[in-house]
Amino acid sequence: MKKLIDVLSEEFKKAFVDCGYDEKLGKVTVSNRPDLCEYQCNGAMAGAKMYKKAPIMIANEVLEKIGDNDKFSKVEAVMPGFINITLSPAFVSSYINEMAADDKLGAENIGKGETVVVDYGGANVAKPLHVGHLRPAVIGESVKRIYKYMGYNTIGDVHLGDWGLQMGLIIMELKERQPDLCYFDESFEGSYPEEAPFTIDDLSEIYPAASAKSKEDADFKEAAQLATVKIQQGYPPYLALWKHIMNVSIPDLEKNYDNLNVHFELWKGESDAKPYIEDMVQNMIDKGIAHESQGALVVDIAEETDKKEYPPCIIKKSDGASLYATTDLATIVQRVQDYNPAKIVYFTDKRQELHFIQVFRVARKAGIVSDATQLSQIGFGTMNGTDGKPFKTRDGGVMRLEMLVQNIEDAVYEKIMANREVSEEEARTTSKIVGLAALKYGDLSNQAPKDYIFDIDRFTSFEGNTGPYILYTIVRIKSILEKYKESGKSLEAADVIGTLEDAASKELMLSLAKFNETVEEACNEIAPHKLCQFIYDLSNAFNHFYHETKILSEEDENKQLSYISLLKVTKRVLETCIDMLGFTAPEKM
RNA sequence: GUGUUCGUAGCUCAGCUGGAUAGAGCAACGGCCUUCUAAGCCGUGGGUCGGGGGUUCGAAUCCCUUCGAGCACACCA
Repeated sequence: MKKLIDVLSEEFKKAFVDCGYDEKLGKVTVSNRPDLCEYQCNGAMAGAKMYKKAPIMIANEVLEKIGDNDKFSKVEAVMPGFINITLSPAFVSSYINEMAADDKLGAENIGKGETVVVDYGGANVAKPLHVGHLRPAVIGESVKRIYKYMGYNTIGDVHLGDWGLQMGLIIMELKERQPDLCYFDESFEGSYPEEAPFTIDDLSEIYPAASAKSKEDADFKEAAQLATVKIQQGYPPYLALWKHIMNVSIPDLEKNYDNLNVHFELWKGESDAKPYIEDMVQNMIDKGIAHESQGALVVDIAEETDKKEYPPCIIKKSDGASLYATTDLATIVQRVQDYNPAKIVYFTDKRQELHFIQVFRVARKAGIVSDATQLSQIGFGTMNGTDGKPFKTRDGGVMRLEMLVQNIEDAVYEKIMANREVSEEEARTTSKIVGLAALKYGDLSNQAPKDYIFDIDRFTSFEGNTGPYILYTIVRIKSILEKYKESGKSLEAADVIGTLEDAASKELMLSLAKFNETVEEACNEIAPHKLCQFIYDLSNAFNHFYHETKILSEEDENKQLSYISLLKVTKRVLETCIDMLGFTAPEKM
């Protein structure tokens, strides 16, 4: 279904062409002066220079051609040459009706079944999820859902950090703490125990300790590096420990991601890239792309147009170990082979930008991906506390994601119990749903690449532009529709919106009409915050309508049917959007 | 040092492929519950869009410069 903005632009483009002007001047945009009009066209001013004519004259000529058109109730030219457009209520209703009749609510299938791999977990095994994992998970999940809605075949990959130095660090730390374990006995010949010699809580303490130690103790670091190489080479006792670490970590990660309503199609990790590494590296050597430098194997990635010098990408360390870039490249090999994706999108910290520039350039240079495959990275800013410094808990530690989710749920629970008369059980269920919405919306409504202030108080306050406000709007609609049904009337019968002349209805419909355009934009720009802005505007329009309009007590039956139909589309649009954002609405709140 | 991102109301942020009077939310203040959920609605105050220059009929938006902040810059991930 055509976007409203395009329908309008077509009318004006035709008129500009009929007057002998360039077609592109007919572009119509949403009005930035809602007090004057709903849409506007500024082409006359842009054309003034081209045709050496006063803009207002051009505007008037175009208006002449537009003439009487039942799409518009008013079109006027004002100084210096703006064309102000007001749509006719009948046309607006018909557009919304057409939208309601479409199962995609008017969104076009821009994905056409092409595959997009979304890489957005970034969790490391052996480390519990902390607040820093929130953004990639939440935004990645949302973007994946937006792609899916727009007709792409989507594959979300958690892409665990399970193959790097942190594994060696953990093993060495474990060796220091429990040297008697059979894994460290070189003469041990039996089979290794099924049970891991540690729990998830142990691991979450071991890793930071080991990481800190490696920064001070060069010998320890070297030992860990050696251990990492050994794992990668398949040294049995270390591999056995590695499996334990995986087995302990993954269920914990799954549980946490589940809690966030974040679900991955693939639970691959860096280790899964291993089978592809050798051939890939050999291929790069054969092609003469990779060469030895200071003992390491590197690929030069500098290009003539570069403004700065890019260091070469290291493929193999001088000790033969693979690194981040190696596994990322091999993962691309695997993804191309298995899915032939049109796009691969990475969600990571923005500090990794250079790394991805390197990886993408090597991937192109080595022919791992064709030019048709689009590679992009969305880098996140740092999450800061209210003091503007990187976020820490009160005691200076890293806050676990679990804890954060729990805090927010509790805050919502308190609020429900204080304001509403519901059972504790119901309040608990609702607070889970509302809390998640608060958390996710708070995150999604900010632009991804900027640093952002993480303020628990703000997340737990539910006024204004927040997830709970959106949910509240949906719940209000549900409540009216429920009451309408209880009065013995059929909801199914309400499926056409008649012409509604009042300002609040029109405002609501104009807001609804921007759905297809907004989703497409959010998809193309990988910008879920645009969807947040849209549903916030839509919710405002609805709440305004709600206060202006008596729905259940409306005596004119046709009018009431139109209202109910309008409510149904609004609810559908809002629910579709929050689904794309990755949360849901309760029945009551 | 080089590169890069950014600087918008007291706070948190939109707006940035140039358009009319720069928008929200929070905080402050004032109204609105015998009427479909007041987690709501309506209103008031608050800004030389970091500074300076330029391009343009027109700049928060594009270019240059300057100040300030974050981040990255070959064997971590």
